[in-house]
Amino acid sequence: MDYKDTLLMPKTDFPMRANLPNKEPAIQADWEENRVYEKSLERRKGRPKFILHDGPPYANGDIHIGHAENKVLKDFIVRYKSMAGFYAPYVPGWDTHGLPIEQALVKKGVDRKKMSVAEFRELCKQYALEQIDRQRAQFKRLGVRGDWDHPYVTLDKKYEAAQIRLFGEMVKRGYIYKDKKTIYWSPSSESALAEAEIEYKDKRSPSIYVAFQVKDGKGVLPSDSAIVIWTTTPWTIPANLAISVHPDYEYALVHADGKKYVVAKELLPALKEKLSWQTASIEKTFKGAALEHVVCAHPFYERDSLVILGEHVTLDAGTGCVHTAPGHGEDDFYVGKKYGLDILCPVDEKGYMTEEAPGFEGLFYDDANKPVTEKLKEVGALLKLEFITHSYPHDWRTKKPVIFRATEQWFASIKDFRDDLLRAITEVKWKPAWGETRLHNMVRDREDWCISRQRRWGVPIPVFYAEDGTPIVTDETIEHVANLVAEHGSNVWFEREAKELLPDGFTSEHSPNGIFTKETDIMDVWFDSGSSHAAVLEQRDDLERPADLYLEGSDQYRGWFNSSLTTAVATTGRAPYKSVLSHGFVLDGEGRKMSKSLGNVIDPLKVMKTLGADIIRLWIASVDYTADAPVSDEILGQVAEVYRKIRNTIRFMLGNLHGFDPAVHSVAIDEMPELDRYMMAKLNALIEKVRKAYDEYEFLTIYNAIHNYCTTDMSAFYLDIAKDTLYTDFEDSPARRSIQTVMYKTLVALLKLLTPIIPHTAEEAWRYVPGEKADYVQLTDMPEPEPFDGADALVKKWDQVMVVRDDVLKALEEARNEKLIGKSLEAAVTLYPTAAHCAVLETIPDLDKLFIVSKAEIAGTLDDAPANAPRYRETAVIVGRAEGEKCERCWVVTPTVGSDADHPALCARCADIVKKHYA
RNA sequence: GGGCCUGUAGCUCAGUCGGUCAGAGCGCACGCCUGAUAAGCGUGAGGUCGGUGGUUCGAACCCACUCAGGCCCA
Repeated sequence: MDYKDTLLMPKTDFPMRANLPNKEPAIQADWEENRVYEKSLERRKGRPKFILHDGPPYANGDIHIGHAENKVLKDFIVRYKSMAGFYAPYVPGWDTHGLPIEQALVKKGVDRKKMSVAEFRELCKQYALEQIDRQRAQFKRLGVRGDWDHPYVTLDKKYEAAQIRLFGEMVKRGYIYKDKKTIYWSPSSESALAEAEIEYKDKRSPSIYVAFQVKDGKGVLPSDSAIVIWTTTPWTIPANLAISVHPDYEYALVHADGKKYVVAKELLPALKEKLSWQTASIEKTFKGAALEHVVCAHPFYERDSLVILGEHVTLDAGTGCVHTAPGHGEDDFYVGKKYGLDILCPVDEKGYMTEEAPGFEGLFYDDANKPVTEKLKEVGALLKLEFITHSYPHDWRTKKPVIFRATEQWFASIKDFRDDLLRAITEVKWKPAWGETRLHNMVRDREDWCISRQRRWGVPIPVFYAEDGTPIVTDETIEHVANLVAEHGSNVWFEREAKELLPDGFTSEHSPNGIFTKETDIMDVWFDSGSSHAAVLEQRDDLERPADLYLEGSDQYRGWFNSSLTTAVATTGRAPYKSVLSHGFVLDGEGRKMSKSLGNVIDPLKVMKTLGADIIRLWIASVDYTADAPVSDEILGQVAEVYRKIRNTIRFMLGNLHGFDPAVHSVAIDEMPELDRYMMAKLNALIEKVRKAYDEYEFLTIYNAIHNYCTTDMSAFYLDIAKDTLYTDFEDSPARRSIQTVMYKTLVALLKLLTPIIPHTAEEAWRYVPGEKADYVQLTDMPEPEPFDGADALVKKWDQVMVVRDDVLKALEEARNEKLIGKSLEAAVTLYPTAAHCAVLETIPDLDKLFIVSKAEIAGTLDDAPANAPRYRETAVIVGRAEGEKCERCWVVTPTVGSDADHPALCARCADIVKKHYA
C-alpha cells in the first residue's frame, strides 16, 4: 500500500497566492452589500463611544500616499476600537471651499467674468462634489471603513449654517474685528491675490538711493546727518512712515564728500562705489538697536519718518536701512503695526494714487515713479537713480505686476483668548508628546487671525453695512442668515440683495433711509474646517464634542488642530479634542520628499493595482508613523515578503485544521502536553502585547510582534515540530487534537489581531476557519489572554529548553556541513547539558521530536562530556547518524523499522497506527 | 533666520533610570529538504550607533556644535 495515503496532510482551499488586486474589490463589495459598517455599530449600541473625528481632506485631485497613510491609520484605530468593545463611528469629511477649486475651474477654461458669482459658485460646487466621488472611491479601495454614504462636507447647507452661527458666537464675544492689512493686490485685475496666484518674473524698475535728514538723533546721530535708504518702488515714498534697521547689525556714521550719512557698515564699500563718493570715512559705529526712535524727516512731506527695528532687514542689497511703508509691504505692515504706525495706503483699488499722496494724486502708481523721483531730486534727497532688472511678483493671469496694498480685513482676535488657548492645550493628551510644545509655541507667537478672503468660493462673512458704513452683526441677523443658508445654501448670500437677507423690517439708526449693503468677502477655509466640531460633532446624534481623537499629519498643528482649537475655545472655552495624534510625512527611500521631478513618487492607486491595499496598509503598520515614513518599491517589496510569510503561516494552520471542529475536538489547556501549553502561554503574551500596542496606537510594535510570532515562534519552531504528529498520528489522537487546538486558538487570535491592519486578508482567511463563527471577523471581539496556572514557570522553563535547542541546531548544521547528515531526521544527538539544563531536559519527553531528529539522549552533564564533544553555548552535543532504517511513512530512522512483519517498511509506531486506523 | 522633529547593520525597526556582549525580522551568502513546494528549515556574514568636541571611571543613550533630511513659519 502507498503509505502516503495514510498521512494527514494539510488541506485547504485558502490560496497561497493572495492576488489581492483582484480579490480585494470583491471583498469590499461584499462588505458594502452586507452593510458591515452599520453592523459594526449595531452590535456596539449602548457601549462607550470612541469618536475619532476625521480631518477633512481637500476635495481636489486623486489621493496620494500621504492621504493613504492618514486614512489607514484612522482605520486601524476605528476598527480596533470597534472590536475592542467601543461604539466607534467613523464619519469621513471633505473640505470643499477655497482657491484651489476656483483655480481648477479656471484651468478647465471657466471664465469667471462671463457669469454671475452665484453661477460660478455653482460650478465650484459641482466640481467639488465630483472630486469627492473620486476620492471616496479611492479611500474605500484602501479598505477604510466608515459612513461613506453620509460624509460631512463643508459646502453642505447645514454645515455652512452652523459655521455662520459659530462666527456669530465669536462676534458676540467680541473676538471679531475689522482692521487694515497689507495684501497682494493686482491693479490689472482690480482684485486681491493669494500667494498661489502670484508668479515671479523679471521686471525693469528704477533703483533709487534716498537720504532722510535726521531731525532728532537721540544723542546718537548729529542733526546734520542723514540716513540712506534704497528702494525700487519710488511710488511708495509718499507712503513712507519709517526706516527699519536691524537691531544686531553694525551701522556707521560716514563722512562722505562733506556730508554725513548713516548706512550699514558692511555695505559701505559697495555704497561708496555705487554713490560715487570720493571719500568715505567712518566717524563712529553703533548697533542698529541704538538707532531706535531716531526721528527723520520725510523728504518732501511735513511728516516724520521714525527709525524702527526689524528682523526682516538684510544686508543682501541696499543700505541696511529699509524704507518702510506699512501700507505697501508685508514686512512693513507687521513692523509698522508693532510700532503703532498708520497703515497708510495712498493707492486706490485701480492702482491710482489718492489725495493722501499730495502732488501725485490721480497718477497710476507706476506712472508716479518719475515725478516722485524728480521731487526727491528737487529737494536734494536723491543720491542716485538707475534702472535694474529684478524678479518681481506678477499676476499669473494678466501677467502684469502686482503691488502690496493695505485693505480692510476681518480678524479674529487671538490675543483676547490666547491664555484660554494655552490652557486648553495643556488639557489635551498629545502623541507624540512634543506636539504640545509645537502647538503651544505656535499659539503663543501667533498674530491675530485674518479670516477674510477676497474670493468667491467660500462661506460669506455674514456682515451687513449701514449707510454710514457701520458693520451690522447681531444675534438676530446671524440667526436669520443662518436659517436662510440652512435652507438654500450659502449661495443665497450672493443671489439676494442685502435687504432680502435681513430680517423683515430690519432697521438701524445708522441707516436712516433703510439702505443696507452686505460684505462680499468670504471666510478663510481654515474657518470652514475649523468649525467641524460645531457643524459635525455637535450636530450628529452619533458623535459628540469633544472628540476622543483628532489624527492628522504634523502640518496640521498649524492647520486644523489650530483652527479647530481656536474656534472651539473661543466659543466653548474647551478644546474640541481629548487627544491629538499626529503622523509625519511620507518620504522616498532616501528620506527625501516625493516630487514628480525627482521621479520618486509612489502612487497608492498604482500600488493597489499591483500589490494590493493590504500591502499598503501593512507598510503603514511597519513604519514609525509619528516620524516621517520612508517608502519605495524596495520597501514595499519587503513588506510584501512579510505579508507572504504571514499569509503562509495562516494557510498552513488552516490546512492542518482540516477535519477539526473546535466544539468537538478542542483539548483543555490543562490536558495539553507541555509544549502546547508553552505555546498557549506565548500566545497569551502575544495577545497582551498586541492589545496594549493597539491601545497606545503603536502599530509598528504589532507588526513586529505578529511577524516575529509567525516566523520564529510558529513557522520555524512549533509548526515545524508539530508536523510529525499532525501528519503521522491518527486523526483523533489526543496529541494531534491538542496541537490543533493550539493552532485553532492561535489562528483565530492572529486573524482578529490582524483584522484592523489587513482586513481583506483577515476576512478572506476567516471564511476558512472551521467551526461556528461570526460572518465577519471584524464583527467579533478582540481576543483576550486565557491565563492558566503555572504559565510563567512554564515559559521560564521552556525558554531554557530553547537555548539548548539552539545548540543542537548548530551542532546539526556542522554535521550537515561535514556531509554527515542531510536532513535532521538522519541524525541522532547525544547531549551533555549544564547541570541546570540537564535537570530541565530530563523532564521533557520526546526530545527527539523537539529537535526533529531520530534519536536524542542525555548522556550526562557538561562535566561528563568527552573531550572531543563540540561544546556550544550551554551544551556539548555529539551528532551521529541515527541507527536503523528510515521508516517509509514517518521518515524517522529507527531500529524498529521492520519489527512488524505486516509492514516491513514501517517503524513500530507507524505500523501500529496503520493497523489500527487504516486497515 | 525661527519653532518642532528625525538620523542605530542593505531595508524596516528594538535598544527601559548612561556600565556584559549593540539586538530582531527581512534581505543577502552558503547549505538542507522536497509530505506547507512560485513553500519549509538551518547556519553565517553585515554596524566608526550621521559627524566633531565635551561631561563621566564609563555614552548609541547627557551637553555643545555641526552635517543631512522633514513639517510649519519668516
